[in-house]
Amino acid sequence: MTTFEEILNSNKIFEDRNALSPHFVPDLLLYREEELKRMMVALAPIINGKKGKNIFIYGKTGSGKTSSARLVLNRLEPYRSNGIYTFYMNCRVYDSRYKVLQKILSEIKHNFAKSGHSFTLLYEELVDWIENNAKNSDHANPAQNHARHIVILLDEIDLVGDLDSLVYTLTRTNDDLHLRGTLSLIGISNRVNFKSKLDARSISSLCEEELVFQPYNATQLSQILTERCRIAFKPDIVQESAINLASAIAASENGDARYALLLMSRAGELAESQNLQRITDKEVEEARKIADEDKAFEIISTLPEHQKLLLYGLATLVEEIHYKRLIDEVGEKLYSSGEVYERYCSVCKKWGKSTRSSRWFREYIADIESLGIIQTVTSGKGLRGHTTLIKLCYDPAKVKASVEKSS
DNA sequence: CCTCCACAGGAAGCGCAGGAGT
DNA sequence: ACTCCTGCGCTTCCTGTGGAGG
Repeated sequence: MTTFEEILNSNKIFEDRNALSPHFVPDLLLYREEELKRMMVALAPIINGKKGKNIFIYGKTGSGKTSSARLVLNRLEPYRSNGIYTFYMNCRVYDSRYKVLQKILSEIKHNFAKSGHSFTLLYEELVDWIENNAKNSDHANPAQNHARHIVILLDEIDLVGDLDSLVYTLTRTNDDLHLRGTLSLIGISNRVNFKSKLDARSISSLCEEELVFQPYNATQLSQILTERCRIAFKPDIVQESAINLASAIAASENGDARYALLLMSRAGELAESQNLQRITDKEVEEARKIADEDKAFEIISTLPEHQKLLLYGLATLVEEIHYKRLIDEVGEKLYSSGEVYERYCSVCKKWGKSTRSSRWFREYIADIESLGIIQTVTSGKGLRGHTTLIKLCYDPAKVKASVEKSS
């Protein structure tokens, strides 16, 4: 009989898989000391009961924004006795000012009702709690009557719908508090155009301290990976060259550390499932393929209907073995846009959908190409006329499956 | 060389949805 | 509640392009 202990002990690869998760916050963040320091300087005043600066962080995915900010919050934890409380909000989940306040209140008051309160009430509750006005005049313990200082980290802040009112409300809170307690904000976004969504007042209040996180380069990534892999894997599992390869790949993908970690994690899973002793370049390459395909299918599933139909048609064409009229230099099958359009139309017919015109079909081709799912070349010699030759970049069976699954 | 093929891709316009103005 | 406007997805029409075939 198999026991859970046996399963857990049979794991020869991972020591602590969690260290590769994007949510993992290490005690030490490499190459972000400067940024950490600036954030800590901005927030340090609250330890003495003064108002800290609001911070806005901008940077591409996987540049350490969230990890750095969370680490700063962790470093504030020991000051709980000074009345300092921190809150982490993922705005993908808490995407309105109501939800944000609601979440904070449900964290500080355990029996707080999930809904049914007006926004004003939530706001007053929060102000009350920060001021910590002793309602039962509990003078026996004056230490319990200190005003509180809270820091709210708003991750992916650009996803908040009523962003202006959220920022306005939260920054205004400090005025309503009359220096009995403070509220500081840290906003994180990876969109360049984020600021244009805000009005000028909100920008100036949110961006009292502004940080831009530069992407990591390959050398930095490999240091970071080495460190994380030391925690995540059992000793002598990961080859150094594998780490370097993952770093180089991630560096070319905008220096995305999250992607580098994902590669190592997938490589580890591969090694585990194949009972390997070591993780080598081969596993990383393999992991990259899997990650790429996952990504492609994620993109496909969110595509508009007719672009899916187009891809489905192209996939059925590629699957036909006998039709090998055109082949590119690596032996991949190419199809002219006319052929693909014809197939697309017959797929539409079969599925009972109306067809789009060929003009619009060409726009679809351009769209899908920009997403990297297909590649096109202009026809040269060997073919009459002037056309675009289309190549599917992924396994046709998998493309078909992901179209079917998502429709 | 001319013509035809098989498209590429610009321009104009159409119907509709959703937001602003009244 | 209503018009007006604008943007979007799309069709229709049209001119342009480069090689193939006669």
